[in-house]
Amino acid sequence: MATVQLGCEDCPVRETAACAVLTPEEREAMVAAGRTRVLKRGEMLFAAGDEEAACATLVSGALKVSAIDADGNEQILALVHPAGFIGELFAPFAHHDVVALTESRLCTFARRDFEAAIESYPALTRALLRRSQEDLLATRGLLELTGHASAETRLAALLHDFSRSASQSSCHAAAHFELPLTRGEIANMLGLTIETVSRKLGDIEASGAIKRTGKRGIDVLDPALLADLSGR
Amino acid sequence: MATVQLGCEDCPVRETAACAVLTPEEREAMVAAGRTRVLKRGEMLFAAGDEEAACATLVSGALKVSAIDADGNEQILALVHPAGFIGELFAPFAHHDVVALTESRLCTFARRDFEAAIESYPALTRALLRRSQEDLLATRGLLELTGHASAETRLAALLHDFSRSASQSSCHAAAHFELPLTRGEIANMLGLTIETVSRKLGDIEASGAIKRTGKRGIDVLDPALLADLSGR
DNA sequence: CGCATACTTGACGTCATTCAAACCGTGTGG
DNA sequence: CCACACGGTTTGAATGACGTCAAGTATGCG
Repeated sequence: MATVQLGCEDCPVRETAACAVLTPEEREAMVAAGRTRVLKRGEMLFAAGDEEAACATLVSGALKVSAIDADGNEQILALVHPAGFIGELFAPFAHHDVVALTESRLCTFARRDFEAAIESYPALTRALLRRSQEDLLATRGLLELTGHASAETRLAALLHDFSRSASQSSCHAAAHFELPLTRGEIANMLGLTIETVSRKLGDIEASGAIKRTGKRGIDVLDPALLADLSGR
Repeated sequence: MATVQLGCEDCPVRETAACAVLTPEEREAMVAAGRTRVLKRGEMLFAAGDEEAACATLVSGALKVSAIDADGNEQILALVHPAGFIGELFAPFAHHDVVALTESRLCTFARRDFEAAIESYPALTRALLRRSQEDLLATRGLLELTGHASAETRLAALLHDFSRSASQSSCHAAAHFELPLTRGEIANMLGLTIETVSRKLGDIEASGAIKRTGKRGIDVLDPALLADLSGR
């Protein structure tokens, strides 16, 4: 487990993460309590049931939040992108697993320290509330998707989302991106099987909306068609 | 639209809602800004897209949060129980519809007033953050359920949830309760059809776990079996 | 090179949806 | 009071989408 002192000066999410609302002095105090940590793909930040689950801001990379159901199947509940916050603040233990999808750099804090910060810095609490509401919306979006939509629609919507979040400009979508998820992870996220994902991906490619390049690469050939397949 | 002055003295959720953390003076200030409002079954608090969506604490009754997808199908994303908070705090407009499932009493605030309160009362912000995290967990629970589980499992889990939340003691489940949802609403919530809900409800009854009394009443005959059907 | 992991493809079975019809409790008007 | 309409619900039969099982094909790593 690699941990080093924080260095905020050249932090890529310095302006967008929750800590951006802190004054320089407040930030200084947080630095004293926190550590950066780097996770390799597949490494776990914490597991469901952990009592000492850390709190963290994701600096770079990507994480998944997932649950394991009674028969041992994983279900991905959320993805965490840079500047995202992870941590179950008021629960006595973590409810879900958090695992790195790609090599990821995090800014971690012991939960006690973070809870103390929330007591001290109202602006930080407000920033977290805002983030929490956004997480709620994102989760509800996924729920909407997996609720009624067909396998093809779910998959198209996921691709559509990825193409938007791949171009950080947020205003417009990226024409090419790499899937951060394996087929199995996509299936777990959308409530499908690996085979269905593979087949429907083939169908979407056959429709002309995308082209697969290598195992993980996706070229978006016809963004409008892709949006259409995803139910607008 | 019935609106009257607030009266906190005899409020049933006085101790459990977010405003419980306020000092008497702070509470006084909130009272000046808020109004109570009563919604009949089917009445809408606000609709997706509304710019002046109110913020509110539910005092009694029950609400649903739902989205309408491209083909006009409703999808229920969350239920709100007494002491629950409703309101999209940082978004410029509401993302979802909020509708009363039963006659409901709410304590409403203009969003501007509520945002001002959040700036002024850090304890209120922390209480909302806590509630927001709980909402997030509940939504993820629903996502987990609708992700992989069979129709029967989803339905059993929903019944199991209702029987627990019907007895406010929270420690143990109620033996009898009334479904606050129609078959159609259950179907929309679980990503099923009315017919499937009806059939599987019959199957669960045939298994001996429950007994239906009237259209909406449910007697839980064998809680352990019900828990078992719901995948523990 | 050989094995492991991820992915693709095909044949078949199953479960939930779809379409259709009947049922029931309630309220309305003749 | 009864006939009727209406919303919510139940039930049945047929279809189809997705899952399961089972091979087979890359791609990468020791």
